[in-house]
Amino acid sequence: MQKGDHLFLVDGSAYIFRAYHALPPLTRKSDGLPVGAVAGFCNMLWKLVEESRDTAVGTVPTHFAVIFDHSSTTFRNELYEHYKANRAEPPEDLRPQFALIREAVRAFDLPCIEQQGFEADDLIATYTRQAVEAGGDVTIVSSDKDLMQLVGPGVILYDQMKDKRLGPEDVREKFGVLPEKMIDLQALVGDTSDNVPGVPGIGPKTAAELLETYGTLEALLERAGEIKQAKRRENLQAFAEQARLSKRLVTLEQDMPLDVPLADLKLHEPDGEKLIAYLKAMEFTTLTRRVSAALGTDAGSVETAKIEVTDGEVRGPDLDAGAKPAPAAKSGGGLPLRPENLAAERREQAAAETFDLKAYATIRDAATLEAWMERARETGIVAFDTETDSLLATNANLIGVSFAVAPGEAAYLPLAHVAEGATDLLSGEEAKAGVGAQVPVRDAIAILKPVLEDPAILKVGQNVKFDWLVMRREGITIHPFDDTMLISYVLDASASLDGHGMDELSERFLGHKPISYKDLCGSGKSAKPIAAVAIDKVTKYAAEDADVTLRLWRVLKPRLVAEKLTHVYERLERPLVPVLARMEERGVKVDRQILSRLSGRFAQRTAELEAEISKIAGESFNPGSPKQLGDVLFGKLGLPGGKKTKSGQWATDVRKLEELAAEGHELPRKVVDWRQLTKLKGTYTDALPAHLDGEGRIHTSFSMASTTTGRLSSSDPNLQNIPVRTREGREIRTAFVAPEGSRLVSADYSQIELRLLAHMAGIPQLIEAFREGIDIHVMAASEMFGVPREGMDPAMRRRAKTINFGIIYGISAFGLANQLGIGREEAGSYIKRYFERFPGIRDYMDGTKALAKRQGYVETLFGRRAHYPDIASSNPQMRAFNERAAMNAPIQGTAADIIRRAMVRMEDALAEAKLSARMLLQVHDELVFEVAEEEIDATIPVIREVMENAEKPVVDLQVPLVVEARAAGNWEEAH
DNA sequence: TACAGATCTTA
DNA sequence: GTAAGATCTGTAC
Repeated sequence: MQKGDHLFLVDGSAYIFRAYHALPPLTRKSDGLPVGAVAGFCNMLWKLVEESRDTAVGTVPTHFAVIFDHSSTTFRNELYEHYKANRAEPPEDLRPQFALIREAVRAFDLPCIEQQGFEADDLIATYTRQAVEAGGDVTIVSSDKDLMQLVGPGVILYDQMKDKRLGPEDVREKFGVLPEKMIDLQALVGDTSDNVPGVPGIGPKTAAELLETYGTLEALLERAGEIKQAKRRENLQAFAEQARLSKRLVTLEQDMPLDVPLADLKLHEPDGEKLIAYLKAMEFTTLTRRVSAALGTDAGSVETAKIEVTDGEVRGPDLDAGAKPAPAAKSGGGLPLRPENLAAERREQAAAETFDLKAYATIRDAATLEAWMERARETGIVAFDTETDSLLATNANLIGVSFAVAPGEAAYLPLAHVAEGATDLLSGEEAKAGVGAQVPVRDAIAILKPVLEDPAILKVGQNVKFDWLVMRREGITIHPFDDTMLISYVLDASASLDGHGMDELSERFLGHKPISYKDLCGSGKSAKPIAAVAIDKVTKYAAEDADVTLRLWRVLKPRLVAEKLTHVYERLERPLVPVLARMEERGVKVDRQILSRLSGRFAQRTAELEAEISKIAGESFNPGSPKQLGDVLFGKLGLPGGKKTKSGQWATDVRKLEELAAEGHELPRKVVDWRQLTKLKGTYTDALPAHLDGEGRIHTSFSMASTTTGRLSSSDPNLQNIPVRTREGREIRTAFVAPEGSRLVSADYSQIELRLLAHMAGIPQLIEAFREGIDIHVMAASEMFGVPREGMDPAMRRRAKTINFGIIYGISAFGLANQLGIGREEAGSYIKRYFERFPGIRDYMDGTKALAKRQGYVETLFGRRAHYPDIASSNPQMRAFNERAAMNAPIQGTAADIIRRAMVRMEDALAEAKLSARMLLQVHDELVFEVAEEEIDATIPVIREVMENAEKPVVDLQVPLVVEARAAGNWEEAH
């Protein structure tokens, strides 16, 4: 799509109803099949195509699509359950015509587009935006007022029946406001047919008048108190939230993920024969004649098409790819094709299918590889997996690639295999002797690239971020893709599930145990590199992985729709993959010298401490061994020991040691210091340099699927637990630096979880405090202890702070007592007081617990679920633990969702502002960037803007989100 | 060599 | 009291 191009978008669903009602009710073809709406639809569509072929009429389309509603529910039902709830079922004689009409569109050789979870209007909005951004013009063929909001420069609405074209001024004439205010107008007026509530007593005229005066809906709601008419004022005040909800319902989604990219809507000459064959089958004689005349085709010589009538539901194209038609898809028998039925059906199919490892192919030449890619083009979907020499994506080299295009139809492409037992001493050619032909890597990449980057071919992977990074180094950017690991994670992230690795998923969902990596390469010292394993063995292993991935996808993907989790997957998971991949790819610069200097200092100090410890103990022992330490402290020195741990050892944790130190014993204090320093040295200053690459940068790996709440985790190395609390620890952060000419910017959400608690539990005092910018811990202390906020005793504030955090963690008297070092009774009375002052908190926590028990899971504000099957356990400890986790998950998880949204938006926002800042790290509520010095002042506001508004427009928070951001030469100063 | 437990680091 | 990962020790195999 480019400047000068013109996109025609036909609102197919609206077309159907107009055609149906405009024509005599019972038009039937000879076998009794009702086809009135089909006839009307075809006539209208043909007229449109004819007109647009006539250059004299006006703009000529270069791109064309017919858009339909999908029959399933949409994300709007998740916002508001009554949305479109009072819609009547379509008439009995119209229903069988839906599938025929979609068939008609295909006979016209036009793209027929619908997507699960979205309305036709959202598709139209998204295509429109993309076309306009590409510099093209758009004609939306519809007269639906819901689409008026899209009218603007280059975009018009075309009412075909009245032959009227509507621009911005026409919208104003009709509704009294310009298109950009249509959303606000609709939000006020509501819509009885769609069950959008609006504000009672406000119709189109009043709404237009109010918007004229106040500008926007928000301004109007805020200043509603100024309205003179009493009833109108009261309604606007009482139904403000309802108006905001309505606004979200009528706002079209302009940024939905498109299964069919805009470029694929390019118009081409219709296939006359195909169209005529269809029209003959429908027995539309007049139209057949007209079409054959216009296209110069002899209708008599065209064979009538065989049209099979289905039950009126049409399956999404990608779900069917590579599959035999499912029995339920046929008319007459089986289940209707609801997403949940499809999901169940897929699960049964998968369980019944077997694996034949001998059937997998090894690709040894370019022509065979081409043939496999051709199969991928036919099916429109390919599962794929890379084999490499490392588990660390950021430095893994490609050894081979496997594919699956249909269940059981898979192959392995070896690229860099060497002879069995080959060593590093052999040069490339020698090492490859005897392994047989391999397609040269450059040739293979040239053949793979157009497929892996083809927007019309869906790539399915398991942990795609890994393959994405590996292929990026070969110059390929995988797109579009689905990730079975992430789908599984969204469906159920429970820790008890034992992860979302392919082997686990295969056993769980396919009942099949694939060859493990260990089986193939061995483990530990005897492990050999996969490149040196016999290719026939690797073929079985690798092709099986691709096969498993494809089968998993077929089972899991329909469940997303059935379980209403597409939003979480498509907005919070999938788009984050390339974002995180790039962060990992960039890495963060670390100063080796600083770490080395610290290591030296820590080594010296620990040696001194060890000497002192031995001297006091009267013997040399390992202070790092809790067993030996316990023996010395509580045996030899006879200090008062406390409780023992589960395994019968004396507890020697820091709390106990501090306690002993407070009693005046010398040794425990030294052990505590020794532990801190050895920890810092062993985990950070010694370990981090091993991760440095040639450029002095460290590349962590972010895991998207290893927490139950939606948080990310970081490993190899973990950069989310770099010390910050103690002075010595903090020094490690000074080693994380920006390169010459740049600085690090750290931006973190202030109190995000407490803010979310305030909103989700609806606690007026907390909300008020956050709105006013009052110190939240001072506020809580003042409420609890009945003292004024001014001149608050810092100790009281600290106590309140601990309790505030305890609440988020699902407080217990036991835990709070431990944390504060007070008695259980006193802790219990604090909690009681807290709940008395903020009764909403107890209600919210009890409600969340009850919800978790009833449905087995809880949800974040964005619909992410956390499952707690053990919350009904008969073991009181386990039950209590699950209850606390269930109370915490919506809060922690919503915060995680919000920063995910910020991250997904961040790169575009920076690019739009023409800034070159690079996002490097995420630490749960903090993002770290590398920013060119001269761009810092321009960059920080953009980062804050994105982060502080990341929840919008899906969620309306009652509290502001506040982000603090700072730039410095190293992470310690920036944080 | 593999794993569990203790301990420590972070939000 | 929530959510993680790394390292070390000690033990089982």
